[in-house]
Amino acid sequence: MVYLFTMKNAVKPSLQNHADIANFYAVQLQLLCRRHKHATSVSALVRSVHANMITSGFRPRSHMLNRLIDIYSKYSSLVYAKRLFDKIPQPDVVARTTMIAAYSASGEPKLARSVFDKTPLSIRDTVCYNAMITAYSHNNDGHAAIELFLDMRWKSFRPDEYTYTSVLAALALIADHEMHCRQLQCAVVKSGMANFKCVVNALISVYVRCASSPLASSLLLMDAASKLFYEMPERDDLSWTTIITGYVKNDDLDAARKVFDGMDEKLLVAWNAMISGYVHKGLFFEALDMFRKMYLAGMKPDEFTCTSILSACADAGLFLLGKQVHAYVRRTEEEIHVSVCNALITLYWKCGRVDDARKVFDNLLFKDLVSWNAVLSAYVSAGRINEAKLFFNEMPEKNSLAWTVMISGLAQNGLGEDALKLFNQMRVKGIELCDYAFAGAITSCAVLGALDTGCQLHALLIQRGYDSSLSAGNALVTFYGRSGVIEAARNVFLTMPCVDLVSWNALVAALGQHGYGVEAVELFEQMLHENITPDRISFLTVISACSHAGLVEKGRHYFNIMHSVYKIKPGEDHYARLIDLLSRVGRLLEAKEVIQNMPYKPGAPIWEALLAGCRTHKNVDLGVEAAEKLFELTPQHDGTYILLANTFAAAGRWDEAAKVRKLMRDQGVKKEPGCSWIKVENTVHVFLVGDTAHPEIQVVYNYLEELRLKMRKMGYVPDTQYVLHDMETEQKEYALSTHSEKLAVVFGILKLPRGATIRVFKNLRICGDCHSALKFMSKVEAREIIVRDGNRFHHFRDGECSCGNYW
DNA sequence: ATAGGGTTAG
Repeated sequence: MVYLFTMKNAVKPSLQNHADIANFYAVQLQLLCRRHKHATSVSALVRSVHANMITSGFRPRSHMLNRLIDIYSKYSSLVYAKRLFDKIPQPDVVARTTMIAAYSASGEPKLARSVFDKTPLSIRDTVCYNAMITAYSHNNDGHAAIELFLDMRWKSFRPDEYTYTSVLAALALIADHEMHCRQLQCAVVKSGMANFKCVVNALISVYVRCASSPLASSLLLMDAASKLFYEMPERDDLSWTTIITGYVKNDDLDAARKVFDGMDEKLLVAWNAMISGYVHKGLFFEALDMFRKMYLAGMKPDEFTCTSILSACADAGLFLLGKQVHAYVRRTEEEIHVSVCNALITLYWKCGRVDDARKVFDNLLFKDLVSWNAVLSAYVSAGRINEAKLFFNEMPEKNSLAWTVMISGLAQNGLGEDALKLFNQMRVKGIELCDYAFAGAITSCAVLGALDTGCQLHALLIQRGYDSSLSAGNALVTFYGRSGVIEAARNVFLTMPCVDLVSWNALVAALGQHGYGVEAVELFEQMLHENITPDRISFLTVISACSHAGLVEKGRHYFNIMHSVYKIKPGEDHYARLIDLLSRVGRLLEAKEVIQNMPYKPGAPIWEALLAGCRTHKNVDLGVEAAEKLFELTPQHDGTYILLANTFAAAGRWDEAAKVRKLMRDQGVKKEPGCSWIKVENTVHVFLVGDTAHPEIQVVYNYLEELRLKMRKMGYVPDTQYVLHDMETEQKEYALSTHSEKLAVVFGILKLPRGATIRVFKNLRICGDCHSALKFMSKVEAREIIVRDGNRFHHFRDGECSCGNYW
């Protein structure tokens, strides 16, 4: 508005001829673009300047029109650019070329091409061809760019250095082999274009791009690129930044640093590239050191610097420093750039201040997609899933990233079914399914125990060519692991082109959870042997694998080396695993001793592990002590009651067991002796857990009868047979998948001995929505059946039936 | 040419 005002005053007497007025407007526009960084505000201001031209009777000629088209397209007002262009009665080649560039900048190569095609051959020139070739290469269509280049040659237009530059940019998209680069270099030299800096720069970036292709040798190609760079007679800013960012992108920060240190006048872009390189590699303190050096060198940090530094603060948990940067930006900039605000949002939520993050968002005048996605992630990561859902629905536009965040957020918060529904919607709506979206959907299947759906997703993943994706691969390893299909998990792991710590941890967990303790330990050792540094999760995983397999000494060893060798301070969760390890084999007093000497105040998981051990090993006294602690520590007492009752029962002290049960009933806890069932074809497998020898087991039989009647009433299973699996607690424990078919199959094969305990893990879909505490079958209150028929689900719960369809 | 939003392991 300020501009309009000054203009009204200024336009009047002194400016009379067209050229002066045009010049005045040109200056205004130029100023405007320089002053404002927000696309939306620029476009609004340009529109007002433009309106002012028209109302004041000024008729812009072709040069000004082109300038306006150009500005509109650069500041996301393609519609205005097009409207202007359409009003020109017979646009000349310059106007057309501007419009081609406008469409190109807006990501519309097809529209650009239609303008190009309507341009008669007689008026076409090299610049026009260049614009169209650039349109293709900027929009990632290397092949089309090259085709047009050939067409241009065929029609005898003379390519210039800019043509070569954009063709090389197009080739950079395609080249994935060293030979491509060498051949291109020859072609460039032959054409005599090797004297142009811009062409050589483009050639260097072909090498750089090619170096990051998995098929090529990065080291070799970066060497060639740097040779080209150093052999240039003189280098411009772009040459320096291309080579430095090339090294940064190819993860060779030392080499990048060497080139950087050799710069006499260090460019802001180069500083930024180095800083962002360090941040991406997780070397936050190096990044901050660079930032300090840059500051001391008198450089003024721009929005790129600030976003990188804020992102470093967010990931390194340096909240105070981040706040200082915030204060600095607020002090020095009149208008904080949207990307800086986005980084701020992330800083706030990663430091646990979701509401402050939201405040930054609410204060943002011009929000972009990234801003919305950042807040969405904030809600999701804080587990505030309802707010996330609302926010997701409020979003003015969503890209595939927003969908992905929402899908994995739902999956992580136990809403696997909703997550899959969302993934399906994504497919139906034709939104691009990236590998992260697949990872989220596969995780949902892991949570649900939906083996079939997961397998279908795996097939789809291969079909889409995402099977080399790290995140999707990791999700698959976990999914197959949780579903108990160990071989598949292993196969995915082995065929992944590259694996990381997450992959190793996932496979170790898969083995450990399903009773392959020895194999899990072997795999862990292999991982150490390959010089992969384990983290706290690796130790949690391997110690629990040892615990399930009864490898007590191994488990203790890992607990010890975690701190002595790997400098990881054992957390309370690690202690809980250690207690579990000891209690499971009956070394209860040792466990007690660890509890007494540990540096934490023992929490519920610790006492729970001890109590479970007491139950198995019939140690009533210690069990009572643990139960008392649990009553103090937890609001929900049902699990503790059951464990305690079973501890008494295991020791044959039925009366006391009955007393606990009575107490439990009196307090309104509805838990009968454990009974869960799974229907497979015409057989219902009923698992009885707990003190099945106790006279109270009659309750279970009564319940069964009730169930039989209920099912018959629904007309669902007239010819069902019941198989009772009696599972009195004993020492042996089998880790099983929760996937119903799988569970039954394993059951059949293993022929579980009388007295085996079934342990069911996290993904308890078969048991239904029985809250989150479904860790042990003895705690499970299953009142639900899922019958799967192809892709359809019939879901019976408390006498009600619902159907689901995933695909 | 540089920046900001994502995923997977217990």
